Amino acid sequence: MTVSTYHHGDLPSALRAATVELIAEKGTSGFSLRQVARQAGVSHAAPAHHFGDVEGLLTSVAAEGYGVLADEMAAAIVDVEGARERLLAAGTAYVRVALQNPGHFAVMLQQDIVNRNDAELSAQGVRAYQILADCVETVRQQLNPELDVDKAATFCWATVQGLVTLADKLQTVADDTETTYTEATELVAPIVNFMFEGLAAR
Amino acid sequence: MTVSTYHHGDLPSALRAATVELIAEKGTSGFSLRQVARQAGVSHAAPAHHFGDVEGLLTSVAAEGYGVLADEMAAAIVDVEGARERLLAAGTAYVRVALQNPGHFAVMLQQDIVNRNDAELSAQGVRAYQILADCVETVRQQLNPELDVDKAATFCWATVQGLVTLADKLQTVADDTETTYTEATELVAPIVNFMFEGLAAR
DNA sequence: TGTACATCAGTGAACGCGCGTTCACTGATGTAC
DNA sequence: TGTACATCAGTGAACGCGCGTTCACTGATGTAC
Repeated sequence: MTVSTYHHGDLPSALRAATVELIAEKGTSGFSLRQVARQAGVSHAAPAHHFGDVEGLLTSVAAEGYGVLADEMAAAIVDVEGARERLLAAGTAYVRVALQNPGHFAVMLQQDIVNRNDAELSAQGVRAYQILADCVETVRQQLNPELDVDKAATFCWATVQGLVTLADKLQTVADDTETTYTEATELVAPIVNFMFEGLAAR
Repeated sequence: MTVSTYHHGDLPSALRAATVELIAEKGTSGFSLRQVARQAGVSHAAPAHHFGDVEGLLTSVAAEGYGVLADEMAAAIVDVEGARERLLAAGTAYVRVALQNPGHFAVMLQQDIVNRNDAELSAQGVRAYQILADCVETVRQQLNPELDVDKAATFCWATVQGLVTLADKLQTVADDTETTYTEATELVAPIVNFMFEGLAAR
């Protein structure tokens, strides 16, 4: 049996992988369909068959990123019952996933390069948000019945997302990924703790 | 006296203004020196005389943004003495400046398009950070002597910055700038309040 | 006060390049009979 | 089981376009004398 390479097998996935690799390396600025095709080892016209244009590809990458984020956060809080512990687990997972998937997050955060109205993208984003909101609901039940869950969840989302953005900035100084990862990771616990206390105060 | 237009007068400022206008409108993706030159009404080779390349121009825009941010935050907390009030004033100013200067903030947040080592950029960034840290120090003095000011300031920065990022996302749904502005503004007070309680808890 | 000259800011034509898109094609796969 | 055919995935040449950069230039300004 000869291995055929004419048909790729799963080119969409390969293109998403090439995309996050390129973007993690060089940022979103100079990104192009031709580059990603080269990276994936296919002709430059191939990506159009699956994603239409660059916005389609990046939207798919963003949706994938939110999906991974939701999965990892869900896995992190399963079987965790204390309000503080649930929030810490979810927050830590958020930051970890972001630091481990810089290509995905660069696309997720830059809103002008994706189709914001894409159904899959919205669905995965909402799924991730719901997990955080679920942790906040635990805080309301266990500690602070008067908590406005919507506002509190937005607060939590803002805090962890802001921490990720700042972690990128810290990288400027550190210039060593390992160090940055450690530094940001060390910041997560105290910062999520501030966050938790903010929600628990009544 | 004839008004000469050959020499612009202050082309660097005009180019920065054209830059934030273009980026607020279309995002950073397709931005080019030729576009900004057209917007400013000069020939396409003129910007190079002042900024060298696109990175130089955007770095200057980012530094200007941090400068405005620092100025506005400083103005907002002058003569305010209570810890809670100072934090609220600074946080509100941060979000207001960000929403009023979307072009500047888009550049400030996308780290891969500016020269991170630029002296002016670093200086203005540090200046803005210091003001927030100063508010946190007030909290430490008035309410919680054991507060780790560095970590707490990072927490605050992350929270307000995250809120700005999320405000952009809310805009997706609203699609009406005025509404978004109001919504995000209404969120600031409760969220800064959570933040404050987090710092005050001991 | 006037003249000469150096310096600086902005012009516009020219260049080569990588881009997205189009299109006729070819190779592989799946289905009907 | 074998054959014919439709469908789909990927190719590679060609196109026009906007880009950054270069370069000789021109117009305005400032300074020396």
